[in-house]
Amino acid sequence: MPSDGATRTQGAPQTGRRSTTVNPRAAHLAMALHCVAEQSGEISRAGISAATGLNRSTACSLIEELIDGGLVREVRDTGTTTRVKAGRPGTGLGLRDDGPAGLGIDVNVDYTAVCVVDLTGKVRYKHVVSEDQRGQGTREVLDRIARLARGAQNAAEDDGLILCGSAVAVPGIVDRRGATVTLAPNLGWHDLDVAEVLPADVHGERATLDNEANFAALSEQDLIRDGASYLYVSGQIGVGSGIVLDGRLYRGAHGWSGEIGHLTIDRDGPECPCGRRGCLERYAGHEAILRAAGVTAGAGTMLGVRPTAELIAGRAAAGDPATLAALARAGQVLGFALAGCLNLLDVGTIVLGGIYRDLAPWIGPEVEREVRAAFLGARWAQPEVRAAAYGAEAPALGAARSVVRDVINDPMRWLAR
Amino acid sequence: MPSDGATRTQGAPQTGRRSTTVNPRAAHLAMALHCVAEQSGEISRAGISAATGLNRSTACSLIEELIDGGLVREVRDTGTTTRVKAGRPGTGLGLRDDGPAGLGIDVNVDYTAVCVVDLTGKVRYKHVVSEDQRGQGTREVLDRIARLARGAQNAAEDDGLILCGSAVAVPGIVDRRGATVTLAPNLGWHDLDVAEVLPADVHGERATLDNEANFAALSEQDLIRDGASYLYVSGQIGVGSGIVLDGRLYRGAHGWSGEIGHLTIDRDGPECPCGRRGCLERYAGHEAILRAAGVTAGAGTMLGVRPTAELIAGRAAAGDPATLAALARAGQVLGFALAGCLNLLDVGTIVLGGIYRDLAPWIGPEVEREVRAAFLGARWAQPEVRAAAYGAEAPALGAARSVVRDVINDPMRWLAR
DNA sequence: GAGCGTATGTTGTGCCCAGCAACAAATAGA
DNA sequence: TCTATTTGTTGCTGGGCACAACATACGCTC
Repeated sequence: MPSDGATRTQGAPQTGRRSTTVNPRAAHLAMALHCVAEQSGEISRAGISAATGLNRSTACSLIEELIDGGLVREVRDTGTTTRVKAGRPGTGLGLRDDGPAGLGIDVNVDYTAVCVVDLTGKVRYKHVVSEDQRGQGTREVLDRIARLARGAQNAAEDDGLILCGSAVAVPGIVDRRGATVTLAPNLGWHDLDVAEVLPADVHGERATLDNEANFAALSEQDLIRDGASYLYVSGQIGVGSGIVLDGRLYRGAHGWSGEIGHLTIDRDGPECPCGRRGCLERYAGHEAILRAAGVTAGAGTMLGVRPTAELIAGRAAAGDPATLAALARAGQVLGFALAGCLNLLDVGTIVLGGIYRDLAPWIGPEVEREVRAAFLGARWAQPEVRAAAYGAEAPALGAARSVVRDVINDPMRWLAR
Repeated sequence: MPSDGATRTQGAPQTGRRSTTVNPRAAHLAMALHCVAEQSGEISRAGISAATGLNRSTACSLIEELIDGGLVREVRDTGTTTRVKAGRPGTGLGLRDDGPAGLGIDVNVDYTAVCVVDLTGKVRYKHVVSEDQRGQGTREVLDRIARLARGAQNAAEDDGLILCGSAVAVPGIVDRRGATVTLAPNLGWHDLDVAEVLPADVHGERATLDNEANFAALSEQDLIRDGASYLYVSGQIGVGSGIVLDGRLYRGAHGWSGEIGHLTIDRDGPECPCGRRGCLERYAGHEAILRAAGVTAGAGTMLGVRPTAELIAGRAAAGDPATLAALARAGQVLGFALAGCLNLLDVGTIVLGGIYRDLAPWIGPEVEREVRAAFLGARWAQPEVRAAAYGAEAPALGAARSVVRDVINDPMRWLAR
């Protein structure tokens, strides 16, 4: 007998049950929850069985676990749907709107926004603080974020929700793991761990970070994973984009994907702060549009991005010739650049976000014309160009949704909390 | 008693065991096979257990199944590795080179190539027929493909291999499912089902189709899935590319991704058959290089792509000033275009394939300079520009490898044959 | 309204398969 | 030769899914 207790000859014991490798139960729970989310309130256990191919008894067991975990509930008052088929009617299943919720935070140059989204994708809390953070210290800004996060948490709890994670959108570059801010020039941040300042009880796990264009892109994606590919173009101070390919956000080898603002339009064009000439931003950035529309540069730089877009949109709606010409020109150049992206990526849809959303009535047709003229596949499939569903709130909303999506895609992590 | 036999109240019976949904056994078999492939001959059952986190008994069971299925074998003569540790030495496991193999076919304008690759990634058979197919009928070309495929199959069987699938690379556009050729202008094909002409006993399943640039891109990828992202640029008659993101080929919403040949370099540049002006192909396509180097256009059009590249490379190696200037110019323009792609996609590596591979000594440095000057992330990470490992054989090789990769990624499909 | 057909939700059973522990086997070192 | 150590193998256990049978709840018909 070498020592007391059992002789350990098998190496380190596995933690729990096959959590390190493949977990079919987790996958099945996710499948069932997806079905419920897709047709919330209109699907029964038997329907899930049919949709997933799992046995009815298995579907029943999965649903029981999801109900016990507070993610799903039976909805009995489905009086709206008239029964036509014979047989025992199924009990409708729907997502709970008093379960886990995601916290999204958008830190920008002149405002900070937070929002809370529940399982069904509904926005349950929203708060925006407009304040120029350029003159302030990093500590000060981080403290404000933490304060806003706590406020959102309190509001969510009062509403019966449980925050299960948080995500922060920043105007800058984030490392590939989504852990630290590599560089956010307009905030004066570099190599900053934003997640650590968020109160620990808000998230349980560390907050996820990403570029605001990436999170804004996710705000356009349905909560249920579909495999669509699209390019979300975000007009802000610069021009950025978020790339969603086959339903997944593509962040790039270093997390720097989507930098289209400095695509060269004309090698002999105007100089750009990046050191080169004729970059897209110099034609279709908000400042370029302002200047072309005849708004004085001095006023433009003091205005935030949002009011600028509204101002331009107002002038365009009033029929101001200079503004209309400026927007047409910006749309042409933007469309020219996007056509190249489209030939490379072959995404089916281009979504105009940021200031381009408000300006879409004037920019959109120009973009569409350019894109259709230059897209090589245009003979067989017309790419769609459309305005984003959300404006300034898109990054915060997308961030919050990404948290919720994580729960829907892997409910077992929530159940095992 | 309603009828004879058991009353079916559970809907359609499941086929086998959870094959329709999540199959952990299949995933574990793939994990084990991946481990064997990564360190063929140098890993034991215990090593697989350690690498995967699965229990040693489970690893043992998985390996037994893989050995019985003819994918893995024990290698006993590992006399090279000197044992240093105490304890019973493990029996080495390696991929069998007499098991399943993949057939790759490359149909091009002036040649057709087939190759057979075994599980270890080794090329076991290769055959190229040079013949200009432009004047020939579709039926004629398809018959030649079928004949070449049968020849490859016979050779493979004589070599102890079992073809388990085939893939066909075509110079054109393929539908998203990889089932039919939408358009291959140089072959005069459209909406053609190439797979159906291949003898049924060659593949068991239908052959997979894809663009030659896509398959060529896959020839650069290691057989073991790593998550690398790179852009494979293929210089042929036109300029195409294959995009590999996070280890997966991205084919686009319609399967048309990677069309960089018509990115606009100069809106006032020379006319292009595509109807626009100043496309990349007009500067860096093989014909443009020929013309700039002073080779007469008449001779150039009659030459195949491959001899052209060798001719140019020969002149460059001999120090011909016109040729060197032409290549430098082509490299600059190509690098300029690729820098834009890099800012959009943030792939870590650019691979120069097709004719660019042979011309890489002269084009590569120019491309690298342009890319580093224009890539926004260049301050933090230098993108790598390198020549492809394979030249003309890349598409056929990549196609064959894709078949083998499918087996390695899902060995259960092979085992259940 | 009773009976029948039909679809749903639930429960017990068997089986696959991964983890666990013990054991036989094979080596290095004392 | 003996011991320590690592490997490969073999019963055993338990989770979880398919399967089948049953209870339940409706529409439809007479």
